[in-house]
Amino acid sequence: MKNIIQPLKGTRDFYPQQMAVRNWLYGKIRKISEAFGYQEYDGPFLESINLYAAKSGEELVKEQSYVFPDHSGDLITLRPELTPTLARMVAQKQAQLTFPLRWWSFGPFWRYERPQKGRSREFFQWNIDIIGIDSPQADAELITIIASFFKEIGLLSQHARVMVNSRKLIDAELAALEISPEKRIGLFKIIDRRSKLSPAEWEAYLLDFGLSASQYKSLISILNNTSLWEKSPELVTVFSTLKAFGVEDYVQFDPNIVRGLDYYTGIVFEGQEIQGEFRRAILGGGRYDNLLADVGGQPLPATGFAMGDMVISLILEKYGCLPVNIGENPAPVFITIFDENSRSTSYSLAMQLRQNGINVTCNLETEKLSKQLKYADRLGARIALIVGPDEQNNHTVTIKELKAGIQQTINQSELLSTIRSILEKPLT
RNA sequence: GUGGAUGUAGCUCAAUGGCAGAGCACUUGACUGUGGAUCAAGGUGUUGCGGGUUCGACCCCCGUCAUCCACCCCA
Repeated sequence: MKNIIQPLKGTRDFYPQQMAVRNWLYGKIRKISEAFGYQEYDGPFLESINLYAAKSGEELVKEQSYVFPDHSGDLITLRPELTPTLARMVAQKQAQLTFPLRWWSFGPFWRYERPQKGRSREFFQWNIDIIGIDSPQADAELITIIASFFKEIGLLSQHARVMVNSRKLIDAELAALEISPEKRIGLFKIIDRRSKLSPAEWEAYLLDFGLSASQYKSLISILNNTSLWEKSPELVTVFSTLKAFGVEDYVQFDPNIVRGLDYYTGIVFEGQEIQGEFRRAILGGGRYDNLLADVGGQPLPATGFAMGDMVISLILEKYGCLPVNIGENPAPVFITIFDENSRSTSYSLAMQLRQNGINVTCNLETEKLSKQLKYADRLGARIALIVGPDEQNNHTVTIKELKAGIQQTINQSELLSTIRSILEKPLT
């Protein structure tokens, strides 16, 4: 045991049970994405470091990306996020694509940071974007997707919601307080941290940052004004669209949401657990209208969001939304090997069933029957088949229903139909 | 990068300076053609690693590694 090489910090082993959860989540993501007409895509996991330079958050690239030289000395980056890749892919084929385009993806990402609850160094992320349309209805569509996703996986609006804001709106409000443009960028980050600090700490932070007492007071009233959105025509459109889609229960205006990444330009939003100990955002996104031009394409408006697999899994676990009985043996039928005489009969029965679409686990050794049945039971098989000397002589097979605790012996020619009818019965 | 907690059997944990234990799990048998239940018998171990203090260390001290939690940042 002590000689086993440790897995890398911040990575996860997906044992069958965890793999099943991951695939379940992937399936839900696919279902919702496709329900809104989005196409799946993916990019390389390795990218040139240049792709990320100055486009994402400074720290995300400089401190938190895995960067290493390849054999030619080029600096390679394990992708820390997908949006720059998406921007490049779109820019490369801009003339051939049909806009607005709706694309989604689910895959692995890497960020070098200290692992903690809901955060690891290797994680999976759902990315979904709509590119080539600047109307707020596009942002509203994405928020509707989030609400639909929450509903689909069993989260109610009292569990999780989407907080929505507009960077443009807040920027204009800050400008009205005569705060300089450079300072406003710094202020976004401080606003983003408000919920993590006590009011007194936060006030000290802001005064230290250089706000006057009156500017601080005005800022507080801006950030506490729950009807501030009425001043933003975009937000007005977003909320009326969300109402039309019937998902307004899941959405809330929150002027404190500004998001950390530098490329967001307008509407921003964040999925949050409502009653909770999870202060971490479930997902985050917003409009990034300049990114396409920044990577060398024609200017194209875009909006989208990303959701990591870890926080959502924690929340699903908390609310008991994770499916039960997944990750079990995919084969409902287990066939025992009684002795050497009947071995080939057992094998050929197994193959017959498989060729007819029934999954079968085959015992490979002639162990004691009790041992084989115990093994079948542990694998979670529903049916065990026995071909002993009696069955061998009479061309029959014994079908034991493990969960029901009953068994019958039938002619081998009736095996397929009998198994099928047993599997059709619901488990009690 | 900063701060805090933890590390004992396969798992969950006890043992506060005096012979390392319990439950679960596991193996075998009761049951030579029948799993789950019950009963009986059985291995569970470099107490993360290295050093120190002590007659004696799982326990105290120093170092180190790992894990978890929080901060930073963010999905």
